Amino acid sequence: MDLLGDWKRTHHCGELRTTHLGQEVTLMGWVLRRRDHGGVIFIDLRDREGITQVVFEPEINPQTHQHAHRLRAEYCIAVKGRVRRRPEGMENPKIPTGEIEVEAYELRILNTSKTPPFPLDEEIEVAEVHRLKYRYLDLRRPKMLEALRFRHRVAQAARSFLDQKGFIEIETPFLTKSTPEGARDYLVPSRLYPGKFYALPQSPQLFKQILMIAGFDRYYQIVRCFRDEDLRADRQPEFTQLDLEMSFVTEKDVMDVLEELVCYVFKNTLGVELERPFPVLTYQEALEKYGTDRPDLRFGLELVTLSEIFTQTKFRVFAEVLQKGGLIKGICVPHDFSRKELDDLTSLANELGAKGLAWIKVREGNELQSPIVKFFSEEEIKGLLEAFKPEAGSTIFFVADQPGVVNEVLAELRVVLAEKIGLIPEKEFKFCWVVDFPLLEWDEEEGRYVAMHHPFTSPKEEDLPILEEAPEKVRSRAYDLVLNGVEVGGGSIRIHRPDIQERVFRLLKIGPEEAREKFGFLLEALEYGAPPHGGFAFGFDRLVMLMLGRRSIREVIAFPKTQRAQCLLTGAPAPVTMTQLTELHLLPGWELKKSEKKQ
RNA sequence: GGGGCUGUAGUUCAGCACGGUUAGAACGCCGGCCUGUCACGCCGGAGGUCGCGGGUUCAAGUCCCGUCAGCCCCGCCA
Repeated sequence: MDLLGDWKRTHHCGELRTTHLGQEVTLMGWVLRRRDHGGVIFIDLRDREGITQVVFEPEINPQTHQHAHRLRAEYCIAVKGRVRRRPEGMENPKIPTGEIEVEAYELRILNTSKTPPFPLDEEIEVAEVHRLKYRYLDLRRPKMLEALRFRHRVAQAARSFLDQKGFIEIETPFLTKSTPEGARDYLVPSRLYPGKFYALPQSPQLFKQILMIAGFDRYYQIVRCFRDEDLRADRQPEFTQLDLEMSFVTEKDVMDVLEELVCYVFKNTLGVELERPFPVLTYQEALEKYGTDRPDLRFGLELVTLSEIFTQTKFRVFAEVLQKGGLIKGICVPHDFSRKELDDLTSLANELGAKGLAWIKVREGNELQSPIVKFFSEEEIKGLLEAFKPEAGSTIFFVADQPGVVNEVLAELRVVLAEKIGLIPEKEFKFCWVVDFPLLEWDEEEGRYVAMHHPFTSPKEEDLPILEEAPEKVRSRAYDLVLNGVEVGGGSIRIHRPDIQERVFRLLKIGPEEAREKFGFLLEALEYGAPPHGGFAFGFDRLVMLMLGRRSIREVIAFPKTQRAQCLLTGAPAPVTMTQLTELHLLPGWELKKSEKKQ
């Protein structure tokens, strides 16, 4: 190995063009590939900016040429040489530097490398275990470099936009207080206070509200959040939120700023112009038309409620469902499915909780083909055709059950069917807002109402009078932002009056004592002229993932955890020493030592 | 907590339904040759606890049970 000495890098590996011909340059980087012909040796030298072909010839410098024979993949090297045009017909159009090469007269091997455990230069899918264990190698791959660089650009664009709009970036604590409600907290034991714990924040929610009370007016932060829950392709125990809050605003003000932000970011990173304004659906409409509160608007296939058509039906399955307060909904798909496909779809519906999946094929001249159509009256058939206006060759699917089941099954089916028949356009970004969420949700397990968004979400002003009488009917001032069927963020106008906050706590069965203990600081702060305020939080990783069309959030995070929440690179979580545990009062030794000291 | 898929050479995979020679391929690696390649080429070579444990069997990579790990999903994630 050689020392770097006084060499200075003059150019990156993606930089040199024919305009540099004849210049002496010094490049530093990693050996991507070597092509050793015995005589002439070619090295593809890689750094984060690109690839440059370096040539070693015995005629240029025999010693250097000899040295170059030792080069292997991922050796870290420095090369001094001259830029020259490649011989006629030897240009490589696949790389931007393909017209030139560097004839090397000096080589310094800065570090050798073991043979990489997996290939870095190919598009081969490598098992994620290996990629995560050797993340430093994985991150050398163009895909990962691209993702993290893009992520940086999204963050920069957001920062620049929010700065222009008068938002101030303020950091909030990671060591904070555990909150009831919501996700499981990650806890940090306190050394100075035996038996007491900090919690890592699930979000900076309360701090940003306090900042509004403090008069900062507009705050934002790109901030890590922690939730000790099970993982998914789009969920990590620590993830990043683009978090913001504004004072003296209504829903519309927040939503406007966010639309502008999203459009600005898309334009300045992907170069995509999004249509404004984003469509706004109420929670009720979303459930009605799409069966879910996060509809994918890249395609149609809207659900249609058919209960009305079948109020008098002789078809027992439908009649019984309606009698029990159930619902009949259908979806019409412009595709003729095979018997096997219909069977598969039926078993999918069963897995999702439906008792069955009825279907009707629509033939030329509105002739219907189905095992159940014989049970339908003329009127009912007419009603169906009117509801769907199906083209010939379409298939109509029905689910009849309790509303929750019907919506869940058809929502899933809608997406599966759209995928199946290729209705989902690639590289399209369809945003929408979902508003007017219920404030509360009944929690069967706990036997009480829980906040659908969070306990600080303001009820709609016009629903305040029924807060106590009909809590389930109260709507909140919350809004979710949905992209292509994925919730990318949400927010709300917050409660800024202590009296209303106390009423909501009461509904959530958070007693005055508990409220004071857990959120006393907020309740007290609300008593000092808290302004009306509201805000929003983006799932930043998720947004970047969707923008890049990646399948997992781990593809846009430098050092992600596995599904079992382990870090394969560092080996976290890991055991700690008895001393550490004792110091943190997690082992009884502390008490012993203390009494020993006294003696 | 539950369901599913996967686990064979450094890597990506085949072999497993229907148990039976010495477990294969490609890439990578090592050695040799090679002065215009760019996924360089040619010749030769090394490399395996078939995730782990148990069982069935004359015989298990292959069948059965358990277990571990990775991934996907449900529950959970205000």
